[in-house]
Amino acid sequence: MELEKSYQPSFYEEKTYKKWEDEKYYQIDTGDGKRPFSIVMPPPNITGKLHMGHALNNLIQDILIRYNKFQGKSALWIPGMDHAGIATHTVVEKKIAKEQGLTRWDMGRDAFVSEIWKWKREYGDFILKQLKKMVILPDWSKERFTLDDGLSNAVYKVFEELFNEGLIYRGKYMVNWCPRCHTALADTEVEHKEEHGHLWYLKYPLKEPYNDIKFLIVATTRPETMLGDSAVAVNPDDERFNFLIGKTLILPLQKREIPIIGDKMVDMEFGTGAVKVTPAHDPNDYEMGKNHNLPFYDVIDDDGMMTGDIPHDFINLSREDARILIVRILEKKGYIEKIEDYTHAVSSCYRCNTSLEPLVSTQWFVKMDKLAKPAIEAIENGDIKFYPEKWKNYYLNWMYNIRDWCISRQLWWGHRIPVFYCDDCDHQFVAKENPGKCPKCGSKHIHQDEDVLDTWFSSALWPFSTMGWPEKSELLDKYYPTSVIVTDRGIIFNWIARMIMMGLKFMGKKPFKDIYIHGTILDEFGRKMSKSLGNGIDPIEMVDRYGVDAVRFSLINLTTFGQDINLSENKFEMGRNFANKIWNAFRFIFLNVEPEKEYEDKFTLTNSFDKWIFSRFNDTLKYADKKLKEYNFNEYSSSLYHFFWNEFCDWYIEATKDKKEDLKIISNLLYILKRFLIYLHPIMPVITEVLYSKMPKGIKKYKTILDEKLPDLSENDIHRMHDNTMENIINWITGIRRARKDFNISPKTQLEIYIETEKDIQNIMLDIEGEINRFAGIEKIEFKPYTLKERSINVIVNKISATIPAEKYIDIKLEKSRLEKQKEEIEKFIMQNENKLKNENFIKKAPQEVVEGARLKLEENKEIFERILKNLESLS
RNA sequence: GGGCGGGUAGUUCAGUUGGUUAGAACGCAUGCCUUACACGCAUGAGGUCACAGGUUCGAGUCCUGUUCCGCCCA
Repeated sequence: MELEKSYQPSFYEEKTYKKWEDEKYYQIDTGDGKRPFSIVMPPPNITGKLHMGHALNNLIQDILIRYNKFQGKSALWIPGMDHAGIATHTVVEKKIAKEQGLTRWDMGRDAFVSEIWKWKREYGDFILKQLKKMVILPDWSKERFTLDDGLSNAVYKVFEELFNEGLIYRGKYMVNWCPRCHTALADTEVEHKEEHGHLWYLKYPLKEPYNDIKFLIVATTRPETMLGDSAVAVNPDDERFNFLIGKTLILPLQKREIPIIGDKMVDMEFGTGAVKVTPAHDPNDYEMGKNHNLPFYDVIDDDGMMTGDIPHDFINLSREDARILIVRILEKKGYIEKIEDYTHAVSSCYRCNTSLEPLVSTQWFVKMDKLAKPAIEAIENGDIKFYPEKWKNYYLNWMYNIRDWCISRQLWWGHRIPVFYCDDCDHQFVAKENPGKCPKCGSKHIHQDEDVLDTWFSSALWPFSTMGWPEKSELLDKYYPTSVIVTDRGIIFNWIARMIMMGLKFMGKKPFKDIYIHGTILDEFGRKMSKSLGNGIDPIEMVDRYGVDAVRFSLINLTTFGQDINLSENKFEMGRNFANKIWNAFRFIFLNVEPEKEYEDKFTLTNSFDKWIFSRFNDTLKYADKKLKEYNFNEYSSSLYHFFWNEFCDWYIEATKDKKEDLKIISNLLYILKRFLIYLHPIMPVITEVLYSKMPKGIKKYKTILDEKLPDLSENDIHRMHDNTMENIINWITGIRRARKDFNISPKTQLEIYIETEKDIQNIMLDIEGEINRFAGIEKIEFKPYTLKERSINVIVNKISATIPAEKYIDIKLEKSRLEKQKEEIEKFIMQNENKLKNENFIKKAPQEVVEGARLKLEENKEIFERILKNLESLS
């Protein structure tokens, strides 16, 4: 059979994926009687492009799914997408502003929402296409969207129950407000950034000077909020100021009288130790305002503009402009003591980056303490496990200090809050649809809450809402709880924590057993990939350039357990080269394979090379198995890589080259190839499927590799002693090649070699004499000491000592220095080990096998040392 | 300010519960188009394991401190 000279991924990828899709190989059969394994896909949102992080995330899940199918499990992977309230709002608002010059309010709620649905259809499809480019195989027949009827039903049900239990409440509190998105945000949706700003020291005059004190100086990073000040606070323990508590100050611009209050919350180290209090526009001041019954002055509105009972000049100025103007006026009037440079944390919207404004507004909240308790226990007692474990504390710390969750958003895209209000009797009630009249007073004047729920509210239900809850379903019975959730650390609070809480609350069972947190993909300098830096690497472009298997292999090979990944484009060459290597190994072997012939699917141990490769193969697969179960994906991939390239291709295939037509050898090669393909398939699905399909009869059992099972390794024994000897022989062959190179002996020159070694080694060497001769370019091996007078080259590796009569090649000086160098190294080693073995403590305290090992090693090296001395002598 | 992660070859990273003479890939050097593969083959060079102490018979690995980088929380 003939294959192309190099692997051309683009020729096979689409075809192969189409085959899987057309035959619906992805679809699970709930009634198959197999053990379940299940994953729900973290739903990508519909705003745009798939990035490298998505690629890695889905790739890991795909590997787990394919691997578990090979283990004979019923492996369900539910895909889907997220409506992403704020994010989608942002992109669609930008789009209509650009294309039509309209805001969402110009457009109106219904028109705007239908505009987003249009976007969803277009970009949802786009993302689907990109996911499919990664050739992942979730069960597409089970695809869900967070705004589907079924999922909306789940959202309603959860809201209703939490509301009835009093765990959802509405109230006026300070929230993080995004003036651009025009909505409240939950604490987890706030980003904190260090920003260089200033600290302004403002003088607030006392109404009546106290002794010599005419002013109190307060430091602030936000002078514009002074218009909303209702007090100045000092720490009651602060002897510089505490005697002023109860006195009155005059706010310079409005001439408003405000009190000086004492509060332990005040940090004496900050600024002057006296702080202005703006209860309506700062979270700390909000608390203080409540505790001291201070008036709340709203001076910044929903749009981030100045408002309220403030001097006329400031009305409708932006926060930024108001600051400039206030500072200018205060400076002019001498109310500014000084201005310092100051670095402080600024909070911004995680979707649009706008600076947030703390505002007091009426919002819906979920009470968290009761929900959090079992979710804390589940992690504490190990019922749910984090991989890597370090995230356990990260999660717990947040959960121990959890605050109530603000779930209302002033948006139009999402699940509308199912609460109705009666305009006549003020009754407030939960209903799925508008009942037409107030259930209490019968009035027809009722209206629904305008707001929608936080997107994460619906995402929190994802593990069971996607399986049909609140209806009963086969899926829930069989596949809930899911086996593992795979995600990035960025959404442990937003998503993981909430899924655990909701799962425990509504299913009475944890949503997943394991949480695997993979690393974040960074650029080659360790920076986050971002649009603004332009340092993103597009996975789709990489797939087009290197092939999907190459991208998958490279990514997974770089994914060390939970560590971040510094990625650059050339990393994908490794995967491409490996794919090509596999391709060519097959190509070579298939030269002697007839597709229609019945080969035996059997490995025959004929000589030592067979024994060695068989043992190495089984060793490798066992190791790979173990590593995958520990979520050590790179160990899985690199052990397969190393085996295939450095052992199978470099030595075994080479060893079989003179027996290419031997049926037993062909069977041996096919035996390893087939099992290797199955093991590699989860990582490199396309090339393995293509090559599997080319396998001859008798070897290939199914139409697709997907129907294969992992081979049973339990009965294959491993010959460790034999392996070690083979490794010594291989190292010795390398030694001969090195000597050849050192003395500039052409690879074509056939050498005559005298060998002294142990009987066991000699037997194995005799067993594979032909191969050794070919590998090392030897004409004849004599197993006896070299006694001729001729000058010789010496190659001593472990217990194999070789002498090559080489009068015509030898350069005495060179051979001398070679031996001297080796002698020095061994001398050093012998010294170290002798000292070690002289040390009584070492003998006493080290484990027996370590001491024994050191002794053996010492003996061996002493022998080598003696031999080198002898050889050096003969040279002089 | 608190917490977490990291500093190992020129570069990107592995390194299992402490135990032989610290590994890989890429890059580099030398020689090869050896009838599977130049996306390849053969051979090699390259490391004070961030720094300073400590525990131990033995430390890249454990402990303490210092320093630099990254992330998260306040």
